[in-house]
Amino acid sequence: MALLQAERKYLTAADIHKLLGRRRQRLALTTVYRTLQLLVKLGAVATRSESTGEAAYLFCANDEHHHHAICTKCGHVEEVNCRVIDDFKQMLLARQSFALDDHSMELYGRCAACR
Amino acid sequence: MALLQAERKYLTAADIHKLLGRRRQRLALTTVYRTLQLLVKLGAVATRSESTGEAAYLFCANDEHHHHAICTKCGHVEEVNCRVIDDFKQMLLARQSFALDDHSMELYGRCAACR
DNA sequence: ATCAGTGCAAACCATTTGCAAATTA
DNA sequence: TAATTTGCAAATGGTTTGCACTGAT
Repeated sequence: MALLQAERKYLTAADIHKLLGRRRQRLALTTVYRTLQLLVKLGAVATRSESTGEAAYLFCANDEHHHHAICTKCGHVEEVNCRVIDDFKQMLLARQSFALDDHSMELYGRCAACR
Repeated sequence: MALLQAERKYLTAADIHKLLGRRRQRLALTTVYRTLQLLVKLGAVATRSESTGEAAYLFCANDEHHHHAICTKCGHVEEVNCRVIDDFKQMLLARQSFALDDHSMELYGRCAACR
C-alpha cells in the first residue's frame, strides 16, 4: 500500500481511498487511516493539515530537517534544505530578543513541469 | 469579545470559552465559534491548526505578509518580517527550476521574557 | 415590530475504536 | 491454530447549523 506513496504529493486519506478504488484495490477507509498512522509513527510519511482541517499525507522518509516545495498546479512536492533560516535566528535574537529553536515552512509555486 | 484577543497568543475556541467563563462572561461555545469565523472573514484574526487538528486563533490584523514567532513556553506571539525568503526564491529557481510564489512559516522558540 | 445576537440541541465530518470475520503464517 | 490484517458499525471530538428566544433599536 505504501506503494501509492510513490505519488510524491500530499494526499488525504479520502484521496488515497479513492485512488485505490480506481485501481480496483478495495480497502476500507478505516484501513487506510490505520496504515497511515502506522507509517507516520515509523517516520515514513509526513503530515500537514489542509486549509479545510483535513490531514494530508506525503511519503517522505527524509530524517534531516528540510522543507517541502509544493506545486500549486499539480501538487508535486520536492524537498528543499533551508540554510537561509540561520539569518532569521540572528535577526530575531538581535532585534526582538527571541531565541529561535525550531521552525516549519511550506513553499508554494510552480514546479519545472508546470511553469 | 474581540477584547480577549488582546492575549497575543494562539487560542482554540475551547480556550477562549474557558477564559470567558473565568471572567464570568458566560457565552456559548457556539457563539465563540460564530464570532471567530466572522473575525476571520473580516481579516482580524489569523488561524493555524494545532497538531491535534484543533483550530487556533490569534488576533492579528496585519495585512502585510509576515510570520509569527511563537514562544514555546508562554505562547506569546510576535510578528516577524521575512526578507530572507527572497534567497530561497533565487535558489529554488536556479537549482530546481521551481518558481516560488508564496510561502508560510512558523517560528518556534523562547521570547524575551521566557529565556 | 424588527433584526441582530445568543443558546441549545441536533447535525456534520474527519478520524478512531471495538469487535468479529477473514487472511496469513 | 495463533497472530495479524481487515471491514463494518458505532463512538468520538471539533465544528457547524436549524430554530426558537432574547434583547436592543
